[in-house]
Amino acid sequence: MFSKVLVAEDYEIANQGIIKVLNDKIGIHNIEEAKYCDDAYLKFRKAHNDQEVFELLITDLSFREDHKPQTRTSGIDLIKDIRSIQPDIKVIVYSQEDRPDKINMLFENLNINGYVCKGQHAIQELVACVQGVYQGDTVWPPEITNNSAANTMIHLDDLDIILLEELSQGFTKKEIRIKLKKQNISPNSESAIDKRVSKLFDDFKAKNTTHLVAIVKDLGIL
Amino acid sequence: MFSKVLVAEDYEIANQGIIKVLNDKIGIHNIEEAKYCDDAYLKFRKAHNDQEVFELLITDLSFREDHKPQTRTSGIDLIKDIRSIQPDIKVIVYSQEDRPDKINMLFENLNINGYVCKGQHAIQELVACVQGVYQGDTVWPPEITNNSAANTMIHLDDLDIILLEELSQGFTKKEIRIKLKKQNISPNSESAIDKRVSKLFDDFKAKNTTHLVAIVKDLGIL
DNA sequence: GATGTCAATACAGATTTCTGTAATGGAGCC
DNA sequence: GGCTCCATTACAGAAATCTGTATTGACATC
Repeated sequence: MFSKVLVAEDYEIANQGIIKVLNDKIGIHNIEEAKYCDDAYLKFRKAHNDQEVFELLITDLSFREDHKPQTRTSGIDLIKDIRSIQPDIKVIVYSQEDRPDKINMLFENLNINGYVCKGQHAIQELVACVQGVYQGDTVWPPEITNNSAANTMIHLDDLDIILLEELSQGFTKKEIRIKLKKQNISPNSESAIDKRVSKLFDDFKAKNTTHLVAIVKDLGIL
Repeated sequence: MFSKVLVAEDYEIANQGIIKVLNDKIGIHNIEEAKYCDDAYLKFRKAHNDQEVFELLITDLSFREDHKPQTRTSGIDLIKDIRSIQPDIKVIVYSQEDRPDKINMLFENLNINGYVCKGQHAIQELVACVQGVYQGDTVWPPEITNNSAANTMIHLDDLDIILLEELSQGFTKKEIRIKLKKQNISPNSESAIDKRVSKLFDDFKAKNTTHLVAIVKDLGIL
């Protein structure tokens, strides 16, 4: 089993809970905790320099801002920075996030080894995840593998995101057209924008622009 | 100090963390935990019937739905039901929620005794909160008392919320007017609705309906 | 009773949205 | 070349939005 683990989680109580589980259920005792991404990174660097490397990083994604200004503000930054120094470190993300597209992204772009969703069965899932990752597996959360939503996802390209962003900021199609022209983004006629947005209406089953923006906000796409 | 405490929190790991803190930092050992509101209520009823009442309830607000159907779906329901039987039980809410208006509501409408925001300093805050509540104080989270946002808040009445909700679901003003008439909600002319929404535009500095919905979604009002 | 205030309502016009149809032009294939 | 397919663009009309002004009635104050 892993002998040295780093836990990055800003919620103190969740932090304590993770440590308790690793202790009681898996028998890992050499655990360091960090409440800030930068702290986690420093502890990692120190261990790396001392040739006593961490074998596993368990990290949250979102870290609240407070008085201490941080260079890294999210677990994603932390993972990238740590992996750039020690590419073979195992990484488990432990987060509230339950949107399939976001979790997919973590596995595909960051090559994380496991994901545990903060929830009612987090203890069992965390234990299974740590054990699976130790054996070399990639451990997806049950919410995702059971859920067909990941497969039937709607593909949005850059323009779609731009349009959604502009619409949510209250710009009219005419204003958006002018903006796109200025930025030399290719489809920039009002009717082309209309067409795109109409397609988004179909995709998300929205009745109008307002409804569309509400839906994508709820889905967390914006 | 409190001798018997009930903890209702669906996130197992947070649950463990709370227990650990109450144990280590305050010396409370008689703690029962529940992952569902209904479970918490049953444990409370049993203790009440056995004349071994809980003196303190620490509860989350939101409980995720899963396969087990629940009659109570939020900590608010739980608090109401428990208080209706044992009005003098002390209640501390421990939640992610950090919006001043929501937290205000808990103190004003539910008369909770303390609030702790899940966060970086939750351990210290929880300890201080439990001790303060034990002494008979009402313990507000530092985020609120320090924050002037609570005072400069925009007041939204029921109609405003209904309108925002309907608009976000893509209904036109005409449809909303008809709905309001059906439900016998008083201001239901299209122009009255227009006026209300225009006021919301001013309040939230929104350019149009789409923008407005995006803003209130971001603020978490919807 | 007279006055002022405020919300609800009615109405109007300019602008924007939404939904069609049709024309254009490039990319790929036979 | 000739062809289809597809995205972009143009245009047009019905519907909805947004912004004003004006009227009414309820309510409180003097």
